[in-house]
Amino acid sequence: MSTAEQTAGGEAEPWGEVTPDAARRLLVAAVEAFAERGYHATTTRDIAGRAGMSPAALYIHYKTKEELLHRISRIGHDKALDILRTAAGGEGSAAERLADAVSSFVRWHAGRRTTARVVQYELDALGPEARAEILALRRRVDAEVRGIIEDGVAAGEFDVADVKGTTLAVLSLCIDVARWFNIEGPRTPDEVGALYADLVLRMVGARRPGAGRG
Amino acid sequence: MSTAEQTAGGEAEPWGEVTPDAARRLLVAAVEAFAERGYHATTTRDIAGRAGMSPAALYIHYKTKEELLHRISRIGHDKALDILRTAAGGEGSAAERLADAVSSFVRWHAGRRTTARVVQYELDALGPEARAEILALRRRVDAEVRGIIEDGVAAGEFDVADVKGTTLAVLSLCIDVARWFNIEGPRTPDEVGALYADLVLRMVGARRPGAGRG
DNA sequence: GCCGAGGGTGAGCGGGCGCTTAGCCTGCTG
DNA sequence: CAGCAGGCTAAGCGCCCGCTCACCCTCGGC
Repeated sequence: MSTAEQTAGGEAEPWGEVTPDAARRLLVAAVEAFAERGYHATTTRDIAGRAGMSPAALYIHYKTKEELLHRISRIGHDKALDILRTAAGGEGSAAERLADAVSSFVRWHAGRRTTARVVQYELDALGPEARAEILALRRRVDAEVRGIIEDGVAAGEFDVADVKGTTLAVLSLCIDVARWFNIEGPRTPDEVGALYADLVLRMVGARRPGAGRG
Repeated sequence: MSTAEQTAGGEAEPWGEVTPDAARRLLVAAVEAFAERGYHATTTRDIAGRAGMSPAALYIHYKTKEELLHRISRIGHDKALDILRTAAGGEGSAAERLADAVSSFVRWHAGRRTTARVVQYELDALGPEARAEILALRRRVDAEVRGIIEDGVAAGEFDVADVKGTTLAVLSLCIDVARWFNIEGPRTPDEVGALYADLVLRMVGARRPGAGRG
């Protein structure tokens, strides 16, 4: 709570680590454009225009259009991994940590949907090297969730026959929020997070406190 | 089992309804290209090349590149809806019908992953009219699944607090299979279908026959 | 054998793409 | 005040895009 990257409220400023200001404006414009129309359908002229600059200005701060996507993807995956690590490393039972992980992960995908969309769906637009770097981060994301589920199984809290498959399904469920959120209805990110945490606890066969019919 | 669109084995030939032969070859080539690289990153030269034809040949059978996507999306959604309708209209308890719907829907998304990818992720590349037509089909897909869940709740088979939200989550889980399948591991479509049917029955709080620890 | 229809091709048009270059404008240093 | 570094722009290069056009080849009907 002491750096310039934090607001007065203590909430981290999104993209606060991107400097100078013009580079951040371009990156935010790129996130919006990529999320709306996809990486390949977005032109450098569109990005620069949204940031209120000329097309050439983009190349002062980024070497190519792909570098923009790479930076967005890298920062976004770091944030997603950070969210899961915080939840996985917290106190409490495996069920509590899993519910915390799912609800916060889903809240991020819903609340910062434009970013999440780019992060989750534009991976294939990256070149081989950048792609490999991002895939390594995704493996760590998977490992965090699998770790919680394994803890729950070992503690007898969960009833899961296929840990790898269930981990995949849980993450898949959360990630797909970025695809549909705000299209279907009037749910808030908090509501979706709570609903999904409950559904995931059912998926792993957790004995939920106070759950049951009525 | 009597038309030319069926193979000897009784399995419907994919894209069998697309004639003449050259139009079907172009469409199959387009499905592969769109699935691999995305609609906007695919060129008409690439599609024609995969079909073994010159770029100009495409325009004998299709007015624009977008019409190709529209036809693929339309046929794919029809097929997906057909799968769900068959399962939803079958005999048996709500739990049996839901498990059948999920496993067959997932099997399609996994087994025909290239088609499913295009169908599920390239919607935004369509123009407003085609998009609206496809969205109407998606609403019917949603209604089929919601119908089964409502039946289960009414019969006391399921324990679901938020029917709309749970329907959304179930469909979301199935659809996302098209994104990750064949990337992560060596599961067969049948295995994923069975796993997902089990997970979904847990999500709706169904009393599964023979389920439990050990 | 001739003809018309329809599937196919080679060449290429207009335009928009990612990206570059030459030079301007601003503000800091001394 | 001169000198200059860095952020920025107008103009535009070379390329490849979706799509078109003039023409050709094949084949069934009479």
